[in-house]
Amino acid sequence: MELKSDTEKTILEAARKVFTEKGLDGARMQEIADRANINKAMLHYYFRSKDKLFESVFTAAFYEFWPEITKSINESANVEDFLKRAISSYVDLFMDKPYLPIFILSEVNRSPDRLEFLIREGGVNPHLIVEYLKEQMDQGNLKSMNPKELLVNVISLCIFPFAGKPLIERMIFQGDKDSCKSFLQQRKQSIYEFLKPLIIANN
Amino acid sequence: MELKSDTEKTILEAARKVFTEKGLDGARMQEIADRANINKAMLHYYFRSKDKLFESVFTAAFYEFWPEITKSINESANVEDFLKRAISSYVDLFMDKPYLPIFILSEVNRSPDRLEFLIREGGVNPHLIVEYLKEQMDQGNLKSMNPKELLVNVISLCIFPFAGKPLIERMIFQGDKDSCKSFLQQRKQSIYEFLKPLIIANN
DNA sequence: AAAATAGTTAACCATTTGGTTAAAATGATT
DNA sequence: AATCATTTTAACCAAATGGTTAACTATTTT
Repeated sequence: MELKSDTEKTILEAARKVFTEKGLDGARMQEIADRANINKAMLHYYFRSKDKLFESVFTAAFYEFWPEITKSINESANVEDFLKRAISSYVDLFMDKPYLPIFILSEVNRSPDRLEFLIREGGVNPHLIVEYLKEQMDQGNLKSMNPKELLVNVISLCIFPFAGKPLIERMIFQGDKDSCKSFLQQRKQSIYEFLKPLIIANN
Repeated sequence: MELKSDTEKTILEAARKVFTEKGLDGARMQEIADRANINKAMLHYYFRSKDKLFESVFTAAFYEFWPEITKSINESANVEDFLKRAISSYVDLFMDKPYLPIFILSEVNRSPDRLEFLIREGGVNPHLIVEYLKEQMDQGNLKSMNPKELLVNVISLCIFPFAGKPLIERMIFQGDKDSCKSFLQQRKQSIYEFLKPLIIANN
């Protein structure tokens, strides 16, 4: 089992930055090489082509999305706790890696085929969450509704404000970066508060 | 006052398709010309450069976003009605023009500077909505909370599922296009139902 | 230490791309 | 009909881009 060489890691990190900033089409191999302080030929030596390099970056980014929420199920004692954990870990993730949401959204939209493979291969299974939510509704812990709808709503509330940050920052916060940032940070609590009425207390 | 020539409109429509499908960087002037069934030089004759052409397309797309919700305020008798109208007109808009959300999101993210100008120039003013929501809270018609938060939440619920459609369709609906489509259509009602607990009935 | 392998570089290449140009066609004005 | 402006076309161009090559260096293997 070979570990990734230093150069390889340096390339991947530089590529991640450039690809997430400019997208597949906007990224230039030369810029990636420059940011990694290496010769452009090294990119091809390690990754063969721009597409292959992009795929590595994209795959890594994509898999960062899901472990969080799946983990949240297993580690939670009840729905309340689950929601808290799920929301919290997403907000933390996106505060740390703000490029993730829009990068995934954009590139999946541009070439959705890439996704098919990743879903099957990666064992990513949102159905587990849908099942869990349905169970909780049946047990009377959660307001009854279409579980898929609830899942989509939670995800929307978690992801959109980060994906639309440049828009929100300028349109709703008049360009005040700090206000916008603290607003986003506070969503860890406020999304939960917003969803709280759905939880049925039975103690 | 000159009306746009036929050729100009044909170009704009072809450009819109290509730019929304492939983004600014991924779009090719030749492809736009081909789809418009004209010579590539015409693009430059009418729009000077790729950037200028893109700007025309982007600006038009951007301004489609806001009239809806602002109109909703003036035409609504109460908050309940406002929410219904706002949600409904957004869902309708995105069912009709599914490319809008991700196009705006992606391109604003790629070059946020473009936005600054459009906001000032276009008289787009989300603050009106924030004020309206705050008023309604003060009058006891709406559960009290940060009005910006509510606005962001409503927008999230309306836009995200469309922006993330390729993702949602494949991950949550196992690639079943029809199920996903009818799910999205139904959001006109379900988002409202979801938000209903926030409305305080006082009659 | 010699041989072989892996890593790195600069120069190069074919193709693509946005953009230009000069001439031809079309339409309006007198 | 002749002149003038507008619209359209085909051929062309310089720059940029992803990718290759062949030589050079460092590292490992024997």
